[in-house]
Amino acid sequence: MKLYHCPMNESPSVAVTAAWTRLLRAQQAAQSSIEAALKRAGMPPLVWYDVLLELDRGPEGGMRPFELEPRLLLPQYGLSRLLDRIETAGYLERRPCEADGRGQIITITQAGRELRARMWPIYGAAISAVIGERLNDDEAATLSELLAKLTVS
Amino acid sequence: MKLYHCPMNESPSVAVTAAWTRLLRAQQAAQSSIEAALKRAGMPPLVWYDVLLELDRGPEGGMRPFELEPRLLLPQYGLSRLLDRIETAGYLERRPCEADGRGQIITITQAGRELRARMWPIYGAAISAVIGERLNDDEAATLSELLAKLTVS
DNA sequence: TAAGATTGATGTTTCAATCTTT
DNA sequence: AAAGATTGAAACATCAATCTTA
Repeated sequence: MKLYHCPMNESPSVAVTAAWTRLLRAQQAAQSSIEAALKRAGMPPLVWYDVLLELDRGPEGGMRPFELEPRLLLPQYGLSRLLDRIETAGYLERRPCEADGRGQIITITQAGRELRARMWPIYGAAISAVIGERLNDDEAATLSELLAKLTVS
Repeated sequence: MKLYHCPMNESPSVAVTAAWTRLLRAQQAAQSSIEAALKRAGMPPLVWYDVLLELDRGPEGGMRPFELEPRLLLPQYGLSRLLDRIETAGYLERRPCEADGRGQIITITQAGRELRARMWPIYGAAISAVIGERLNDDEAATLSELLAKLTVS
């Protein structure tokens, strides 16, 4: 009797395994270099920038935590505590949601917009140092496309 | 008077910024999916596998923490505490280094080798699901090459 | 019952300081 | 003084349970 294989139990090819290993290491190295640059400049961590960016680019009226969640790839409880810290620092505001009593609305404050503006030069320079100096635009575009394939559902 | 620009303060191109954003998200998504698979199977986290792999592939006589450090991209104190946990679980042994009184030698135990062997099917299947099902070998090789450019000094 | 969000307890990471040996 | 490694305290992340409203 032939045993049909289950793809879930298959070993990855050498090429696929190497891609994963390098993805892991390259991202770790890049992130820690970027975090270090922000810290040296007296700025909060990267994820604060991500939150402020989503809020700043999001709808005028603010966003709900559950909308932020999948964009930032954070679990509910993680986001809840992250928002606590950013709110305490004065960069966002929370208010109850009128349309849904369970929820809340998060909005960025003026100080939050200013922080994001001050973070960008540091963050951007760090991205340049880590990616821009090692890949040209064509290579960066190819990398983007390949990585985009990994992100779909 | 012309101001010559400092590359460190330069903003990255759109392509470079997009590559960074996708690198960050793709790696986060992939890692959390792999960690979840390991956890579902009752296995320890990914980084334990990395440590056991380095020890298993490393020199017969064991390795020093400072040799493990750059390979795993962990800070000294982080590695110290990680080794504590893995040692307590019985998967590695630490003994003083005779040649250098400040140091120690880490070796994998038989239980450690067995754990790594048990982890691989789960880990490999997760890599297949996350990378292998989305990229063919050519694409994976291209991705590897591009990511390799990011890792050099 | 499920969705949105929070929280207490616990585990892990980080910072800064420390210890020992080179 | 510098290298290898560890540690107390504080910050942060995670798990499981909870609370409120839909």
